Amino acid sequence: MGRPRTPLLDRRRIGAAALTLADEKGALTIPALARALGVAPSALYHHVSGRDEIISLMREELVRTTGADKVWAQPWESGLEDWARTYLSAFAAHPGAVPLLATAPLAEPFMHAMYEKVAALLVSGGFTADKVLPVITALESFVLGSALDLVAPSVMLSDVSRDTAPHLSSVLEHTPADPGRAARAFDIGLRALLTGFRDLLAP
Amino acid sequence: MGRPRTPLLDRRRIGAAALTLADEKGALTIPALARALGVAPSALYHHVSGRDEIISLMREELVRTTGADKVWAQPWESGLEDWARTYLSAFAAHPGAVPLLATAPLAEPFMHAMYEKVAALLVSGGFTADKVLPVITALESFVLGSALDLVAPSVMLSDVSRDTAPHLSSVLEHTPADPGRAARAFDIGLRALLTGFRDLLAP
DNA sequence: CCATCTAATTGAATGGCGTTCGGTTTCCGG
DNA sequence: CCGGAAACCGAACGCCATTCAATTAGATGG
Repeated sequence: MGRPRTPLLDRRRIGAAALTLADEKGALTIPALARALGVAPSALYHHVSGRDEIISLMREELVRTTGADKVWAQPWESGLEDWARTYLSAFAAHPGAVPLLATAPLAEPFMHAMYEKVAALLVSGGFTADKVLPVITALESFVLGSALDLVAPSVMLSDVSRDTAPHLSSVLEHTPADPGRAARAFDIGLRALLTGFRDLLAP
Repeated sequence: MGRPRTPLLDRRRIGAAALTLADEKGALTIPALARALGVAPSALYHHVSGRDEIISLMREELVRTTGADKVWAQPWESGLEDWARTYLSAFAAHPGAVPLLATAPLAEPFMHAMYEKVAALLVSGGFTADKVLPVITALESFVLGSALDLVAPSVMLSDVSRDTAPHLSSVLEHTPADPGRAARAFDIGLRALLTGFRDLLAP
């Protein structure tokens, strides 16, 4: 018992293990997380204030493992598209954790760093100061909503009645099944947003 | 004890009470919901399979109380904008419940009915069948993400360091404070999406 | 119109979860 | 070498979601 010769935990390991666990099991419980870390549940509270902070660590970990090495030296359109796609991919890589992460705030330094880069990209692209943050926020909201859609239980499209919903069922026949469905919606929405943003530049 | 002369519960009342409760307290617990309904917790399980189904009922209630009387007989652009704004308003009217609702699936008949109407609007607007569902999904994802952003804890924008994030802090001075911040982002994003969607029509 | 079946509710019980706290061992600064 | 802080464990607490037997009231139908 007692203190181990070498520490078993730190915030980094906790976040990583929590992300993996939530991804695999689709849920995050302290006992399960402690078990995965080979530790008693109470040990976690020496590194973290509670469950909510663990979820923030998960999101930190998500940001850390993807998108660290991004290319910002490119035209704003491709840079913004790149950012959005990387962002979504990060969520898509951990489907089971998305519901947890969607409602949790990202810790300060990470968000500031990311926002700063995107803001610089847009400013240098010619956007006026009053439009930069709205554009970023709108795009981020779209990414987050798309991530949720991506992991949502595939709507039972099969049992759409042709009688009560003729247009919908007709339209469904021209839409790919579920893995590609959300991705196609993301593509179309992203392109639409980017062309719409471009119009904000023309005075 | 025993069966009451007149039923105290039904799915409708449960959903409405749960929505109100989650909205006010920001959380939904079965004991609290039962208390609000003047009933023992176990009574709920005769009308509902569990907590998740209650959350679905909340979303049903949300859809029911707003957007039932919508005007679909208008050009697709204004109709779509109307739909998106109404949709967001519904979420915004129950801020405390949004995190709960964001990850819960909407029960079948309601979603089909809504999708059918939007699909009809787009088809009559000239969209080809393969683009209708992606457009709907993209817009819905944006609305949902914006709803989450709307209720997210207002990022402590004040403590953005001018040294580490010059562009971001400069941009922040030209952005309204928090109530309007999310709304402005929604406006710009919505307009951008509609503009982009219009381009899908051109041959 | 009575017997029976089903519907609606209660209260007690169960198991799990998040969190706290006191105890124990180990590291580290003086 | 000694004292305090750090890192862990085990037990305990309160809350929550869910289940089940028991209880009473309506509904059915012969």
